[in-house]
Amino acid sequence: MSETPYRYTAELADHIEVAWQDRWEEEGTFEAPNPAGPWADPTGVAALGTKMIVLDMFPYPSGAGLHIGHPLGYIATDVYSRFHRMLGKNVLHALGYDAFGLPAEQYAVQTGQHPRKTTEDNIVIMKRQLRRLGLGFDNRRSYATVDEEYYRWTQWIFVQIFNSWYDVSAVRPDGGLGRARPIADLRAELEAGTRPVEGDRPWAQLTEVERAAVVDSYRLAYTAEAPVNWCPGLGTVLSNEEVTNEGRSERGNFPVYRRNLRQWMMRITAYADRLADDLDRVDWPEKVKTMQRNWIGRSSGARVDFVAETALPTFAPVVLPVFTTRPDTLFGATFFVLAPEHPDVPTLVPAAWPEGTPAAWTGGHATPAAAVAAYQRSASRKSEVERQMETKDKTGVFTGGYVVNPVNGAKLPVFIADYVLMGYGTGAIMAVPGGDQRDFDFARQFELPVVFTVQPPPGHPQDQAYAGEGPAINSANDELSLDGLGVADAKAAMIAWLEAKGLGAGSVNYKLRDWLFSRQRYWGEPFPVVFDEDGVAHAVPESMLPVALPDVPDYAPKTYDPEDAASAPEPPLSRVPEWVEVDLDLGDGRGVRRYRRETNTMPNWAGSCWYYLRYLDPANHETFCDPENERYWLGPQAATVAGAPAGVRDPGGVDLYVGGVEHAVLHLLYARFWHKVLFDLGQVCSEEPFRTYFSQGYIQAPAYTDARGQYVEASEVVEHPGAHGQEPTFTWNGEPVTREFGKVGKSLKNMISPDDMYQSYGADTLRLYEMSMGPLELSKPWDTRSVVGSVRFLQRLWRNVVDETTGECTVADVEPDTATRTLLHRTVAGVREDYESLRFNTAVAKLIELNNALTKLPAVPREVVEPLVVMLAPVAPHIAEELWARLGHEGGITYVPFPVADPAYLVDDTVTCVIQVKGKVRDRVEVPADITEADLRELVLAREKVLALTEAGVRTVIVRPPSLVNVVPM
RNA sequence: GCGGGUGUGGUGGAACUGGUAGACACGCAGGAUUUAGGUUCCUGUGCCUCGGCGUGCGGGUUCGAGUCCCGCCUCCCGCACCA
Repeated sequence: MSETPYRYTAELADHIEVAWQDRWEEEGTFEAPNPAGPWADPTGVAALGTKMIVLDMFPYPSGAGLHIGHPLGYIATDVYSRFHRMLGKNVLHALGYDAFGLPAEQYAVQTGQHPRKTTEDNIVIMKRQLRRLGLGFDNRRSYATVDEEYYRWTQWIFVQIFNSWYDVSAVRPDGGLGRARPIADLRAELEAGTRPVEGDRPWAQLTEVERAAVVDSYRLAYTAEAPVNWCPGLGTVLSNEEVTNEGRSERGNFPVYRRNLRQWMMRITAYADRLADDLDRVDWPEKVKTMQRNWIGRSSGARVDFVAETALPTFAPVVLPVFTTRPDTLFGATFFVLAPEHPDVPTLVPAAWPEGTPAAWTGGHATPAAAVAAYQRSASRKSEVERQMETKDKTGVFTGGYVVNPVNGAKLPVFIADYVLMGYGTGAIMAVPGGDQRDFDFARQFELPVVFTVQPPPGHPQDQAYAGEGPAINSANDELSLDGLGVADAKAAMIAWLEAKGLGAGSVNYKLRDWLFSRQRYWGEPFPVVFDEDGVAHAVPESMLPVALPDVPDYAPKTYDPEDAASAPEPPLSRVPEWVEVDLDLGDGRGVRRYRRETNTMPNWAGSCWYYLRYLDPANHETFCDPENERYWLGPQAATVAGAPAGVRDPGGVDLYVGGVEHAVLHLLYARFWHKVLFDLGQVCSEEPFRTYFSQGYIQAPAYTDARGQYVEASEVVEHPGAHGQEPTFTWNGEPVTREFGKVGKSLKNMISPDDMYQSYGADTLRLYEMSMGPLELSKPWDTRSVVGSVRFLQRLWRNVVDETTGECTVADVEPDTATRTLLHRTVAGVREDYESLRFNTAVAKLIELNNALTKLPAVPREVVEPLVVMLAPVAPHIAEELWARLGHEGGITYVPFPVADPAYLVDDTVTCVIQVKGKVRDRVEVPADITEADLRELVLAREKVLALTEAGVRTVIVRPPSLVNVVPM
């Protein structure tokens, strides 16, 4: 038997922690009352203060288990949530599982088990690991995206989107233009003729199939035959967001090819403006806002129509519109470029080269057709990487055709070149070498004329375009003169002229493309869509949801040689004919008919697009979320976030969302889009899902490489301290190895599991260490050795309350001295502020200081240690609960009010005044806090050290009572 | 190339609106307790020649600069022929 059986050891911590975790679970400590829905508890809501919803990024239940980096964000949100419970708020903090998707399916294929089995097993493991960390989630609100009751509503939301269209002229509640409306409204307008049908035949003359096609072309979820990212190595298509700049899949790093395939698309582009504008109303890191703005890529300018001199006989002239951000430079357009894949290229190509075509323009080919074909072939063979390698060298070839510059009638030669991208703007540009460096480079290559339309400043280099500010030159025709105008005025004048002449219009262009929403995968939500004999898509009626994912004999996708660009996707669901072919009565009056189910599945982003809404009302079987619950938890707040423009309305949304920056574009953009559609349809009253978003840093861990550059098992590496001031060295099996820092995981062989940490130290120590490593937003290196600092603190605190030998509470009911009491109140004030602003590292430092001060006292005063325990509770809840109980309190610490500082103690009676001479600290003196400027000045000037340093006399004295005096000698 | 961030002891990091640089912790050194060990306790610890020097580098503003201004550099992240 040890002499100190009540010592705070790992064993004792384990015992305490598990006991409190059991009690929290039994008592439902973290269950937050809802105002409405199946759990309606208005009394419970009224008993608490304001609401606070805290959100973590939706985790994927990995088969490898957690490492110490995973819980960082969860611990931070748990500390924040627990702090706010102590402020009396109704705090909702829940965690579910994003269990559909590619990684789950790949893991299942690897292990030869059904993905449902592997994901469910993984969830059990992850839940156990998270529970052991003492995370205070409302466990009633947990679910997984693979639950039928959850994806039923994912499908339901899809149906809402499918049954909507974007009316650009509809007025929103905020007065803006454009919102989603039910497709039934559109059909009524088309039938009534108040909305004309595109094309030459009116609605009444169309067949039902044709009418369906018209309506489908408006839907927010639609199928389209479009160039998509086909990834043979994964056997599926991918969204633009899932393809890297190198033209490979983000997952797996397989080559991705552009293929024309019929796929489901989401009309996210309809929301481009709102997605960009509404970033002003949320409190997010500027970096993430910038990333989203760049991805949306809004730029304003003008559309200008160029008429082609076509080679082929046509009835109507071929019009080639371009998008330009610099319509003011139109007079400087000296040539015209199309993307190699531009569909109008063939209409421009004549049988023979025009008279006087320079040899350099022909690419050495005898005819334009041959030159164009050859260039198109070589361009299509080039990968994205190769295209980027040669950004400086412009290539291209003359088509033999011309267009007319609408401002001056000039005949501009038309080239095709791969520096013009089919995917942006119209795939055609007017080339202004005087104002655009890329055009300038091309012009030099092909000896094309350069006209400056903005006066460059003196000394502007001859071999460069000028894109800056300046007066317009060379820009006049009979009706219009821009000469002398600044760039902004010239743009406006040109746009006005183009619009008046019907040659173009001001316009806004976006980089954002519609969202490719279907995957040829098994492990995803089935689309709630069936096709009739005519191939027309119908939404499955609500009463038939969910469309359950059937069991299939083989859930592995058909993958191909990663380089086999000509292969075609084959969805696993298409191998289950008895599921695909169904007889249904859709309730549309057509009776029972034979339908074919959609065999694609949704991407894994679907489930994470609305999961935060389901936390609000997870047991609701009538709707995805009771509107009253949504209004309570997410509704717009009275005050806008800091930095929002004056006069805007608060968008609402979760009060704090913490997560890594890797989802800055994908998930955060998709979820915002769905939320805005639901807002337009009146399903939610908040306009944004995430009002405040905090981007956390990562925990990095040391990894070691041997002489061959191979990673070695980090836990087996021995450190040898360096000589004074020298770097330490490391060996593995006696061989020297090199240390680096990188992400934790199998690939770097530096896995550190939270299980090991709480076995060696306890969960409270792990939580405390992770919170005190540094600012949450920074990436920090893990150092297992440093963890002892955190456990020592908890041990010192424990000893301040509990006798290690007898287990008795040693706290004394004595008056603390003034210094201790002052320190307490300062700590309270500081820790409150730190918790509020997520500065957990400095909060912990302040708690350690207070505890260290108590250690030095002959007896620990209850009046000080009790608030210390309460303040520690958010970070180290188990030890705080235990000490709180040992201090004689019942009922748990979770809802004990957070201490409030007495302002009287925040001001000292006496202050250490710093005495500087010429800005350097030379002396210090204790002075009354309320000392007057004159008294302080007199006191300081009489100090011995000051007199010694100011023998030549005093020039000035700066007095900042009571803390600082600076004497400037002659 | 464009945009954003970062740079402080041997290490992770503190420092509110310009006002005692290095809180807190690791490590290290010395000591204590212990048969021993350390996940124990105490003390010390920015650097160098007691007077100085010190917040990436060079200037500037100020009585006073890690903090403000100008010019560079480093590393990290994002975007990248976006018309």
